[in-house]
Amino acid sequence: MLGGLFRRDDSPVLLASSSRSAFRRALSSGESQLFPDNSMRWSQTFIPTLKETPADAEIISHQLLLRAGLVRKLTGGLYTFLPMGLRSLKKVEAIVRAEMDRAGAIEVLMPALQPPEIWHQSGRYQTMMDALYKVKDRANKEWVLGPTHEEVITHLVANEFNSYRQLPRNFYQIQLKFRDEIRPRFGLMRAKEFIMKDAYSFDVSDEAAMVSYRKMYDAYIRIFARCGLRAFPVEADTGVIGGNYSHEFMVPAETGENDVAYCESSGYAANIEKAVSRGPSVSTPADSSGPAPEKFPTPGVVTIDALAKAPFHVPPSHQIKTLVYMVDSKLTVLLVRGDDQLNEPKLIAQLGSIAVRPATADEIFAALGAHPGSLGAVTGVPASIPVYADRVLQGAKGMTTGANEDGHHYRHVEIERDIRITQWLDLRTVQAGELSVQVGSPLKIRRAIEVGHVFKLGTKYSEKLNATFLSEDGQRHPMVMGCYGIGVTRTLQAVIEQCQDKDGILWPLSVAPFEVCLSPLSVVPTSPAWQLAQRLYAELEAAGIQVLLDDRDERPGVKFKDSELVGFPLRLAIGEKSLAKGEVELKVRGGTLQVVKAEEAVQRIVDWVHSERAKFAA
RNA sequence: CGGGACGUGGCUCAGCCUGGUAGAGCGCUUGGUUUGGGACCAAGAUGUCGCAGGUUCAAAUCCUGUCGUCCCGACCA
Repeated sequence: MLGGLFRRDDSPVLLASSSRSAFRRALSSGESQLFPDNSMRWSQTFIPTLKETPADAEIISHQLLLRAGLVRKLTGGLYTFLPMGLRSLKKVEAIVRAEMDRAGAIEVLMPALQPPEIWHQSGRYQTMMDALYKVKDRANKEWVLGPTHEEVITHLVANEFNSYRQLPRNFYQIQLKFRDEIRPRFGLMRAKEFIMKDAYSFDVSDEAAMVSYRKMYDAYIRIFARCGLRAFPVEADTGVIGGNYSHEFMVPAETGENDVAYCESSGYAANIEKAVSRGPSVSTPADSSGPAPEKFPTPGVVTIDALAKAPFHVPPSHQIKTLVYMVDSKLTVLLVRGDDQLNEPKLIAQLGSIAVRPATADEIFAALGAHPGSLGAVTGVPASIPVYADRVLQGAKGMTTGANEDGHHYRHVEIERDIRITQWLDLRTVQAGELSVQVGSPLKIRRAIEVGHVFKLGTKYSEKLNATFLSEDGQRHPMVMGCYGIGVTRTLQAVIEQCQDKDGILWPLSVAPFEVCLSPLSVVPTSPAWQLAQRLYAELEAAGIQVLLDDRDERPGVKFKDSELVGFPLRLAIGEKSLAKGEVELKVRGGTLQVVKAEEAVQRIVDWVHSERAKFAA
């Protein structure tokens, strides 16, 4: 081994110099046999803690990632993992891997660089276009950087599996994914490049696919629990990935990017993009107020709120909000109640559309002859334009809406009498306080971070990419698929977001970079504290405890602050004063100080670590 | 893509309004004193003031453009 030739000599360190810095240099060059892995000594690894909060970090977990020296930013949405961050990341990965294996999934590794052809084949070259990174090779051929791997795995399975006898199968991988995010933010939360675990199941039938789905669902519950994370499954929209059944795993946090509606009595919980209720808290008027719509002047009134105020006094619940959208390039009129919000994901899901956006003021005027703020569907909507209305408006009478003429509205509108409705749909976003469908308790809404997502995909990809099998009767069928993702890097940050206090991170033992931080308050080689520290270090190592020795020649305050900032679950401090009494100090991060006899320290630590490990065990 | 804010040493920021050639704290280096909760004293090093144009005798400062970062939005007519 070449390495042996260059191994540093372990000869005694000369301490001739009285200079402090010379002493430090001398210290760091010794003791290499005790520390075969340099990462076990603070001075020999790399933990660049920051006293001050970096200016471009907004949320607490992002700040702590930087302050605790876990990651450094290369540029927006791209980060380098430093030793402590990497150790935690690997632990999260290990938990994910163990639970996937246990659930019967098979690990593979797929290419990050992919041919665009398979994306055209699945149809997602179009639907995911904006999120796809594309690169060209020297021959000017285009490639894409994989934002996910349904296409690749389905291609593999299509080629390798042909019989019902070979199914079910579930393949998973843990690797980098690339997405051209509109706006990367919050550190690892929404990055251009991130580590994801994704699993893909292939079954012979819907029922069999549900079994696979359930296995993953259960595995996810265990994974997040083992990471020390409180995460909850909620019903979810499937989005561009397709499919018809899906749950997201959410970590409640104000800094999350999702809203979850939930009912504490029934346990119902759903992403706001999907959530339903028994309807608005304020009912819709259903009594006729006039024989026909009546136009009245409303100069300058272009908002629901303005119409609700003097001199009109029309409550928002008595108004029809008219929205105009381009749905797959087709101009479309959408009606919701004045106090409701259109739910775009619901619209997309129900119409099966791909690209949806609000129409521009120019497009609207060209088609309807009026500007936003005066729009309505009573008159002036050409028959070629579909009008979709929210079901809450069914039977509504005595409503007020725009007259499709700037500066005018209609009152006494009976929606079913006066408006041509193409189709009734669920278009509204539920609001807090509305009653849940199941038991009629009020829904609450809170922010959350999405850390995992399980989908039942059906045969969308297997049909397009020819992943078929021969059944017992010799018939060819498309495989029924499911896909299951976990944002590994995001999960890591979610742990920090959930487990921290004013002093820093409070790692759950299962994902902490080290289980124990051993802090001798003197590192002078001849000092009792240092000598004891070396002995205890060796004993803890021998006992299989992951321990980091803070061998820096720093003042106690610095060591304490740093160990709390980085967040090691347990700290063993050895100071000259207590050691004179034969004692050392144990402190669980976030807990109270315990003074114990030096001889008992190792056993106490081993016991504590073992009991803590048991909490997060499989 | 729209709106806003910001780019000054490794980090946090001041200086800009009112142009005159760059500062503080932290960190870093050296020496000394300290040594149980982010020490103190002294002496140092470190900045093309994001970049490119322009105005001016003179630009960190004013103007234009550009790049980058962060925040909000990208349904609420």
